Amino acid sequence: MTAVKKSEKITRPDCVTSLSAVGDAFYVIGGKWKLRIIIALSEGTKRFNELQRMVEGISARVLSSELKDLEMNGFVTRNVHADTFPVVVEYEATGYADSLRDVLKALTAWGKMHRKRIRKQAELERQKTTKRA
Amino acid sequence: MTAVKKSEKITRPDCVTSLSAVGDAFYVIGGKWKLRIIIALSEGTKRFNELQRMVEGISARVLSSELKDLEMNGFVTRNVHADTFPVVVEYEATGYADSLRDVLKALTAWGKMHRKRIRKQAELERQKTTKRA
DNA sequence: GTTACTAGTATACAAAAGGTTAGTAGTAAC
DNA sequence: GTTACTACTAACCTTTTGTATACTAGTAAC
Repeated sequence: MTAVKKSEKITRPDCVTSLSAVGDAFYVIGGKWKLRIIIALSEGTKRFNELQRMVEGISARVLSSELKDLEMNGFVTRNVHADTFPVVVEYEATGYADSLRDVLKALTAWGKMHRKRIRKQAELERQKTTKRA
Repeated sequence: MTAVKKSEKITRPDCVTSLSAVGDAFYVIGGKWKLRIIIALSEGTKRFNELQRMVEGISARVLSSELKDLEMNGFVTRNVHADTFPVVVEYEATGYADSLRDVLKALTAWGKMHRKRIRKQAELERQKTTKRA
């Protein structure tokens, strides 16, 4: 099992600060899709349909409204190439989106760890059930 | 303005991994309240009403259902002191909740930074408006 | 001429999340 | 005896989020 240092307690003022800071953060990047769209764009600029294919499960309507939010909050820019053939629109992550790097790194690492743990638990469940049967 | 390194691009496989890892993470700790409850408990054990006072804006109904979720997923334990007066219930963060430390640190730091940025923007807006008037 | 691709929007509806209000039992302070 | 505290829960309502389908215009492959 992964070694986890046992709870060093946090002071009350730190806790209150953290509460409101995380509240502020979730106000703009909370929700099911925003961070995932930012991750998809961290690989490079993408067109609307490319994004929709990459971010699994998102509908055009939701992607469209999420992109508007992200643009409004300065995480994404929308570039229209009107000169080209069908009219191509490219979405690009801004420098401000890059400021989320540490958050994304931590969240990605935790997500990987969590998935492993869940798999291990499911494994144990399966073994118990098999023995019982 | 805070210096932010301009987008080092991320490789496609990293991006796909990150997308699903963050998806997994948000499946259990996404939503408006879960991380905030965990932060409140990182300061030490808390009773139900204490938690509700600390996590501003949460209703009893939502706090109750969030705590059940968190307990089910191993982030929180529920300790009932049946011997005492009104029957006190204490909630405690587990070691698994502690594994979120880096996520919370990154998110807290980003939230603080973001709030500063927003305040700066509002300031500029205000100045422009004053000049116009 | 039918189909498909571009990047969406409109409409209608369903589901999920969250908020509001009121109420439970038991004690104890005013 | 009324109020308040303990830790919730039920019922109901609103808001947010998401789904499905159809549609736009312009081109180009079949």
